[in-house]
Amino acid sequence: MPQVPSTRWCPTPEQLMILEEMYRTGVRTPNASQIQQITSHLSYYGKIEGKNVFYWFQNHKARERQKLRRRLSKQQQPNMQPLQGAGGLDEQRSEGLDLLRKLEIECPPQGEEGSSSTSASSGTSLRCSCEWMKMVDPSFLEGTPPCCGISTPRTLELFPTTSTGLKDECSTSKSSSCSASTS
Amino acid sequence: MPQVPSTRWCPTPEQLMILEEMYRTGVRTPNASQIQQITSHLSYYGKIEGKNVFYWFQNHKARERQKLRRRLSKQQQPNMQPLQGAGGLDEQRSEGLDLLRKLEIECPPQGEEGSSSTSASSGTSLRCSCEWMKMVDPSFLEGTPPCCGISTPRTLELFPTTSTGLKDECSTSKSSSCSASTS
DNA sequence: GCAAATTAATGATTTATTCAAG
DNA sequence: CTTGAATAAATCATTAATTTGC
Repeated sequence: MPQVPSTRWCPTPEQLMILEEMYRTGVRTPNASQIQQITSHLSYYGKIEGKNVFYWFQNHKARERQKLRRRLSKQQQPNMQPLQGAGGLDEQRSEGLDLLRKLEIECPPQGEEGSSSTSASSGTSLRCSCEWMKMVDPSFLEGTPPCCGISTPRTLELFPTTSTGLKDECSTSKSSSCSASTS
Repeated sequence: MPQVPSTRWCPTPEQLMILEEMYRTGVRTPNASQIQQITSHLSYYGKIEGKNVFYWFQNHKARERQKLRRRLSKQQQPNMQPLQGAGGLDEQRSEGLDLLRKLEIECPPQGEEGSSSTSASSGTSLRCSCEWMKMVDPSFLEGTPPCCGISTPRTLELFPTTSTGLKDECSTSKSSSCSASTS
């Protein structure tokens, strides 16, 4: 008797499909509200919590990366053998990583709706998409009714990125000024 | 005028003192309920959120460790110079880590009150102190009134580890059945 | 054909590294 | 330079595939 309800989340095929499609579309590190949305949408297809979505993206990203890394590491030095961890492959690795970095950039962060023409490509990575913590709210994490009246059609067009009211996050209530005074 | 409420938490001396004392006592990775307790207690001395406590322990642990690592790395090879990242110090590093591991074990996890004699030292690390996520609840994270009427005496004896009712967590009510008709 | 035993995938947690405010 | 905050990498642990012997 499966009295033990199993300890971990087990994505349904639909959920997995959607997640993968989202990843392919470019979603990599969804922020709080995004995770919230994703979770509620996916909860239509089965039990799921916010942290599952969060973890999934973390893991998938990491593993895609490492898979890729492996590939081009081998491609570059097919005769390299892993025995004797002499640790001389730093150069290699570095190169690979750099390349990876580039590939990552190829699919830029989520839809920048506004994308004001001032393409400030001057850098300043500015991560700050991190406040998913807020999202991890037991109130809906535990609850998550199996189907929250979502009328998502079968075709599910990957949630139109309509700003649901929450704008850029990155400045919710915490840092009121990311001005970053250089020095 | 400090219109901008400052972007990050700024521990008061008292808070810091308490945290350090707790660390010294052996607290390293407090779980949800512990963090909750700590937070509310510390909130008496100034504004603080659960995540601050969480991060503080993370960082403090990591930095103590790396400080220590540095120390004994230098002690062992005082003539080693950091220039030229030739990457030959893997051995060293590994050793250092191992030693660190040991030191960690020296001050075992928080008071195991019961400590039933069946000291199942047979292993199976069983981490699972992780469900801090539950804890990160906006309801008290954001709120956190500057002083929640706590009558904590000055002496504050580092919160008696009275099990507040929540026992092991680790198996709340998550996934019930991964039936998932395979195909 | 089927279950116990192994192996491969992958969800979940911890640790190390990095970024940037003060 | 210190350190709070955030992310990426490494690791652990459990579930699903699969192999194997019957």
